[in-house]
Amino acid sequence: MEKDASLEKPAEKSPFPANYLPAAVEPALCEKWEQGKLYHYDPSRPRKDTFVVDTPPPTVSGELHVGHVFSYVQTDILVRFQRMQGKNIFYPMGWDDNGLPTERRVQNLFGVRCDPALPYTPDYKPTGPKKDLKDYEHISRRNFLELCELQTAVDEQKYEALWRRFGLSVDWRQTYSTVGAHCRKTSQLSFLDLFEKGHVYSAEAPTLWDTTFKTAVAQAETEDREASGFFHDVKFGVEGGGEFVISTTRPELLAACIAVVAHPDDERFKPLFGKKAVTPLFSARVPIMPSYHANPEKGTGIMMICTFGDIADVEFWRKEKLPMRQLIGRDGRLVPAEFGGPLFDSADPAAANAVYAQLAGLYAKQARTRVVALLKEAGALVGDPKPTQQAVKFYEKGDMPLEFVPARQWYIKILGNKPQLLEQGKKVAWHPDYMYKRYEQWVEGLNQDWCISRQRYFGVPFPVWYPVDAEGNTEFSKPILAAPERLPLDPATDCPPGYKPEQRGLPGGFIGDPDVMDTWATSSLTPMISSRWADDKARHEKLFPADLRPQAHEIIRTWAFYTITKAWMHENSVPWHNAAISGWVVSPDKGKMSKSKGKTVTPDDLLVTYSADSLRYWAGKAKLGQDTVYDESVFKVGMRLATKLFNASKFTLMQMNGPAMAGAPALTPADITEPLDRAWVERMKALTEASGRDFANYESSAMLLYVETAFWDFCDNYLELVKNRAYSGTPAAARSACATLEWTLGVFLRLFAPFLPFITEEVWGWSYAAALKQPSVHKAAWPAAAEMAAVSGDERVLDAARKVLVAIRTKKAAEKRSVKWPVVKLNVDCGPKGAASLKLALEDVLLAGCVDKAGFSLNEAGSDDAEPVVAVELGAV
RNA sequence: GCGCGGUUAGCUCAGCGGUAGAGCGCCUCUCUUACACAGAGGAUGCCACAGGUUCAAAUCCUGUACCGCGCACCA
Repeated sequence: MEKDASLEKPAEKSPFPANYLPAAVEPALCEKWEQGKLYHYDPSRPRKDTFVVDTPPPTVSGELHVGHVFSYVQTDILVRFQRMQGKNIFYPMGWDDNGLPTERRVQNLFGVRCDPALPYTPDYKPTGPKKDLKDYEHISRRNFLELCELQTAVDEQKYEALWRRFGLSVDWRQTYSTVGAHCRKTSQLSFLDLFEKGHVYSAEAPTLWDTTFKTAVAQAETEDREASGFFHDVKFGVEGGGEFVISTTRPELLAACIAVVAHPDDERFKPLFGKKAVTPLFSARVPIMPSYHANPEKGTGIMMICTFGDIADVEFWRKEKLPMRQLIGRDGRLVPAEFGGPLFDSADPAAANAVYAQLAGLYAKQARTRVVALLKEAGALVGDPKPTQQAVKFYEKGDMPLEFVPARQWYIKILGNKPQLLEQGKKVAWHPDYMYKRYEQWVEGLNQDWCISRQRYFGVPFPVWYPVDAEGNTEFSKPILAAPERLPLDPATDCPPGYKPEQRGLPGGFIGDPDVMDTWATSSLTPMISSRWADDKARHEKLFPADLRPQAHEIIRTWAFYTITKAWMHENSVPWHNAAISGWVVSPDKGKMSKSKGKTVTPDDLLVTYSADSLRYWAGKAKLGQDTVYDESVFKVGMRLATKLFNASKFTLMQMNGPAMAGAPALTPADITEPLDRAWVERMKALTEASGRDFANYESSAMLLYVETAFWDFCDNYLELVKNRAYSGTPAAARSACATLEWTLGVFLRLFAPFLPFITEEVWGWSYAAALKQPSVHKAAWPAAAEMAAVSGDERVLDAARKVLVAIRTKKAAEKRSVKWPVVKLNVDCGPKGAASLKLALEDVLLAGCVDKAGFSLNEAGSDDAEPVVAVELGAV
């Protein structure tokens, strides 16, 4: 509709901005906070006044997404509350630039491959991406590492800028990078300490192995994936006569069969125990043994044990001390094998070798097809393969099923320490508390020690060398450990004590441990990295254990578990007192948010469309631990709340500057005399008490909800009721309203500050900063009822007033009249108590409702148990 | 198979012994000393199902179903 120019209000002489423009205001406030050193940790204050956060270091590989914003904001909200409790905040930020993601990124970006055997090239300049794999430049580990550091530094700046823009109140002086010297030193020192304490050992053993990345992986990095496979019924012979059928999904492992087992009580197979089975195709004679592992109900009830199909095979092999016929090589192909030799038994070596010749060199999957064909030819396959769905173990970042491959690896002892680790987990307060169950279940289900060595290049090397004996064999049993004061070092370029560099790799010389550590071996130390356990004991004593570990639930089994483990092993302590577990952001169809689902909105895009406050509002609304739907309509609600805060604050402050208050002295609680104002104060006092309690209990999302409701009630009802009186009432009545408004607005700004740090800070700066000599709302004290100890009231006054006001509005809406339309008659039927309450606020009610005083009547003969009845008559047109 | 969450308005969720709630969306209306990026008002529910405890159950207990997740099994 066209506006009638003659109805335009005269321009208000307002000291406040006309419109709220978050895109301009928010970045300016970021700058102000940085200049004011608002979030700096103060090392001079005692531990008991300090709140220490063990921030999750985000993986630096590409882009932050909206899920990051969600969980990091949730942490920041908790931190901001603690800051307003007067705590000295230690809130660091780490960068996880270690491990495979960075390695792959740098390879592609610069067209390089790492070859640890090469010497370091000073002043090396990369030449850029390559089309062909064969064009990739091969460079030394140190050069490769330098490229990684170069690239991650660029990414880290981008991340930091975005985090600042979202208002994370991190102390940006407290940063670390997991590939930096300090973290390498800490990781290596951790290794030495655990070695000394006997928690670490190396062993040549079957290891979970990813054939694509050609590295060992830990149990925690594996995941099950559904795959379709086939049961193949394979006929086995029995030495001395007889046969039976085994159902297997991995016939390619037939050549690696070392035993056949059935349940000890299974009558069908009892007579066979002690005899030898003869495998088809290879004629290997293997023992038939009883094992509780075999399930009579499954397959044919009798199964083969191979080296190695799964963890059960490994355990059985280990327990029975059976021979190892390792078939799968590190690249996932079948290795050469000689039947009739010491390892690969066969009653007919020539035939076995002829068969195996067709298999050697094939990938496991190809070998499977080939074996099945050969079995069929040999008449050893019973019936057709039967399709089945099975769960197959994968490395979480890999595309090929994991195999068990024997290799020398470093392990941290977990299995023997389960009871202690469960106990440590119980000492942590988990939020929500049921998340402890996940920890418990994971620890109970562990079946391997923690394998910490990886056959990769980019990562923290082990500070270990081995002597090479006169024959040129590496003596793994005699590791030479580095001295702590030399850390960090790289055994590939540094030299062990007592040796000369030119002795490297020679008989009588030495060789560096070729492996790097699992990235979690470093990540598990984050609270000790930021406390500087490795080089500043005093600081460490002060900052460890931390107060809060925020993290997502899917890494309870890795990050949380490993951190608890290391804190216990190193310091006999929990790493932190509280673990706040955030949920995931899920797409509207309830799947996990991912790029493949077409949700490629970046946080930067969202900042343009909405604002930091509005996204923070969305994150703040979600309960800890609970997955949350990505829903832009919630951003809009957050946006609206920020705008409302802006406008309501502006209006409130304008009312307080009306003619009634001109030149009046500063307001105090003693000014609050009107019953309606006191009723409102009463309500706000209850609100502040509840909010502090709920926030401390990690229930901030619930608190945001009711604070928001109260704020809307403030705008729609209380403010509407008192605005006239505040602006132009009698001096005492105006002072009462203004004092209430001033305190109330200050309370709301503080209650919202952790969630909406920008708009609250902006408004705070208009009047409170100077009046209270507290430049930032984020350093202001959390509101408390004690601030209004001198004021008490009866909330029924507020309720009575609100009810009448709502009835008047309802009538006007029904009659399609504007809110300002005059009311000529108003009658209220209620009980004596209701009447008494209403009378105390009557002036305000009549004024706010535009009611003709002469037309008002009150019938107080009714019952106080019944709802009051309000009859409204509007003026004629 | 075991465990943990969940199932409430069209959607997203809060409530967790005392008259079913919010926001979004929808409908109607309204420029009012801030806010039309707004406000006022309205419609909308066998609180998954079945039993039990209780004066009283969405809420507590016991089962069942379904959804999500974790763990284990995976010949």
